Amino acid sequence: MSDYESFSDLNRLIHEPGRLAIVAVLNAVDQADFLFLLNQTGLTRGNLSSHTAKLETAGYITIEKAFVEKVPRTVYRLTAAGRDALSRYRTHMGRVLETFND
Amino acid sequence: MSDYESFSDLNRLIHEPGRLAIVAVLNAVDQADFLFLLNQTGLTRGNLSSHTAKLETAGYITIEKAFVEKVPRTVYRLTAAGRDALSRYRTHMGRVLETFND
DNA sequence: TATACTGAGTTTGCAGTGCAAACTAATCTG
DNA sequence: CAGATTAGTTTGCACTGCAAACTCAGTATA
Repeated sequence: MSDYESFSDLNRLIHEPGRLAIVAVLNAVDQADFLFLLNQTGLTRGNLSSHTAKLETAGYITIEKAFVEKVPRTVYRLTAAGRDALSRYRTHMGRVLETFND
Repeated sequence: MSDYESFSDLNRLIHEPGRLAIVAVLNAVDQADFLFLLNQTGLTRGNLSSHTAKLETAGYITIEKAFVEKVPRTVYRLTAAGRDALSRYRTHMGRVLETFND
């Protein structure tokens, strides 16, 4: 298998820029609410909602809905699996970038 | 703008793993025929065909159809614009990866 | 109390996309 | 000539990202 074939094995769930931003934020802060993610990623509410839903389905993040003094507050957290997937993606993509260093 | 917002600006034409493999191969060899690209990228003929068509439309590669001793031989080459786009992508993606180095 | 307004998400509709499978067209082989 | 091979292209479909529309609870206003 040539080096280039491995490009296709990139984890597409993480590869999508919107979701990559979400998991990167969560990786940095370990916990965030909707508004914080919204500000950090620059996504629209709709996209943030559907991307986080997809990441939850994949088991990469947890979504915890709670009410703090009657105000809804949803907390997003990276799971171990998510952290792991991100780490592997970083390694994989790092190798990809190296294959075309000039 | 947070660092994470810039994730969304990744050039999606290049970002797609199949096309990334194609331009990476062309960047390395400067010229290739269909079969060579097929072997190097591991894509199916159909996907290779449609991805190269898209890259040509974007002006990133040229597709030159020629007959060599009655055998069709299509030569693919990266354009200056393509090389440039790849280079910018590498820089951009490199920065992205750095934002989550542990 | 009725009305309007936020805030916090979710759902929907659509246009675009990647993929594999089916197809095309030319040449070669027996 | 029938069938196989080579070199791609086209097609059909299922999925996906996006923005816009919607939901629903709480709050302010009159």
